[in-house]
Amino acid sequence: MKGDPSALLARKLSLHTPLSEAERAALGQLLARLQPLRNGETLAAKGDPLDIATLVVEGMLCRAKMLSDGRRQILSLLLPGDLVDAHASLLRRRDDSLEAVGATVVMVVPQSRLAALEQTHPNLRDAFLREAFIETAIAREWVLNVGRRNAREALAHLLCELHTRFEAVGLATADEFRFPLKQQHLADALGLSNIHLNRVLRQLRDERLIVLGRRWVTVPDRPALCAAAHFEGDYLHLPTDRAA
Amino acid sequence: MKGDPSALLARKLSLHTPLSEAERAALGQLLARLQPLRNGETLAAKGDPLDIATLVVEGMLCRAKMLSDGRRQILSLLLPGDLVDAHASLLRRRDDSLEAVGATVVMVVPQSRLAALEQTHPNLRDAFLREAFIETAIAREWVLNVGRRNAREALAHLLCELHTRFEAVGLATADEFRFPLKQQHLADALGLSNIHLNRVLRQLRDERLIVLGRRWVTVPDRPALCAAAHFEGDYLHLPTDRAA
DNA sequence: CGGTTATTTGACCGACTTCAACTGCAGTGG
DNA sequence: CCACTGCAGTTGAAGTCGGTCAAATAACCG
Repeated sequence: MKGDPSALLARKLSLHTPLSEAERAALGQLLARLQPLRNGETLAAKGDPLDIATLVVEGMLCRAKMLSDGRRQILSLLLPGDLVDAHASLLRRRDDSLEAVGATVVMVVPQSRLAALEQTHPNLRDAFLREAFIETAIAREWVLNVGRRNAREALAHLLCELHTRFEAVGLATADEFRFPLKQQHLADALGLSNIHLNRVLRQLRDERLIVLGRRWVTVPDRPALCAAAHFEGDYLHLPTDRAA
Repeated sequence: MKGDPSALLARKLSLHTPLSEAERAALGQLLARLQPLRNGETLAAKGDPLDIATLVVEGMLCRAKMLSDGRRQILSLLLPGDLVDAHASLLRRRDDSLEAVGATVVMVVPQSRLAALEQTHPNLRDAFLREAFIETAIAREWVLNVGRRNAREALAHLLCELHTRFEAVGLATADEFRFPLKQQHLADALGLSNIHLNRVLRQLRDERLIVLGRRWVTVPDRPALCAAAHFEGDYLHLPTDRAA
């Protein structure tokens, strides 16, 4: 899988629609240069033209915005298999930025190549669009997470979301998943200070809801964590209601 | 204009792409029953199928989510000319709800009719998609608004956004716009308690940044309000950089 | 091993929430 | 016309969640 980024994408897309062999082959044609990124490295900045899409191959990306005084908010977390900014060329310039979370590998695809692909495979166009709409649904859930949940609920909810999403692409077991995020990333995703985030994280550990490994999270009692978060996965729009 | 909802939509879309006569005519064919809604009335609820799109004709809609204990978060505010949930049929079921903000009139369009329209007018398909992506960009800005701005900045920012968006569709002058929102709506959009919202609103009034009429807001010094909000309108993706 | 970055902890402070009560206004019915 | 009702808005007092400042420890990396 690591050797074939397009297979990762095909797997993700086929969660929602079965793909024909021709479509899989067409995805294989997307092969572009793999680009490694160091933690925190900026792949695209505010103001950049939206002429590229990005497939996350390994690690994670985040979409972020900053205020003039340095306050930072993470808007999305992108996992391996996510195709970022498909169809975004309908807008002129980026209003946010894309940054690597931990060591990351991406495949950068010109929008024009995606458009050509969609021309011959309308089914893929719908699949890409669907992924974009799901990212939107997640962004809306985050508004709720940041606006109305307290720190403990919000953190638990984010962890449930990541667990479910990692699981959907085969990168998590039922009780464990890789976790390249620093505490600052979590804080910026939840609109909290890193210090308060640290305390809430400790609280969840003390309650045995999570166990933090080096770069892993273990969830010994998943229903309990979901309950703490009041997590319902419907907004992830996974096909089999594995989420819930 | 009030007599012809499709003209409202055409006007909105033509902000970004010029529309041919044929395309305008096709939009005119969309005519569907106008549906009046009372304040707070639910047009669509969580779990509903996503088989309809909605054109806001008069008043406002909001997209909202609730937690089990009643906490509520508004995710989007939809203005006249906004076509809500275009292409949403790529997902199965709604994970949020649509509610009227003040007395509102909408035109409900089956997704199948939109799809047929797009089949013959690909340009319209792109125009609808663009609007959807702009709603996403706004949702992301709201994550920042709720997560990292304090109450005063966030409220001022939301007011600047609404002013700019109303202006773009010809429903605001340079210093005034209609305002059907109750304070509770603002609180739910910003993740604040209605009481604190009231105090912050008073603060902005005391600073002469806004004047509240019965159902209007007047902005005596727009640059000052924008400055208080650190408002940059780039995320609204308006064609002429009227925003900023 | 040394230098940087990430995490942890404590003490204090402030923004925002909660609870409770009061005001004003519009609609409604007598 | 006026009393009654109900909702939106307003204000005060007290409490809490989360932020800020400061400093110590632990993990990472060349």
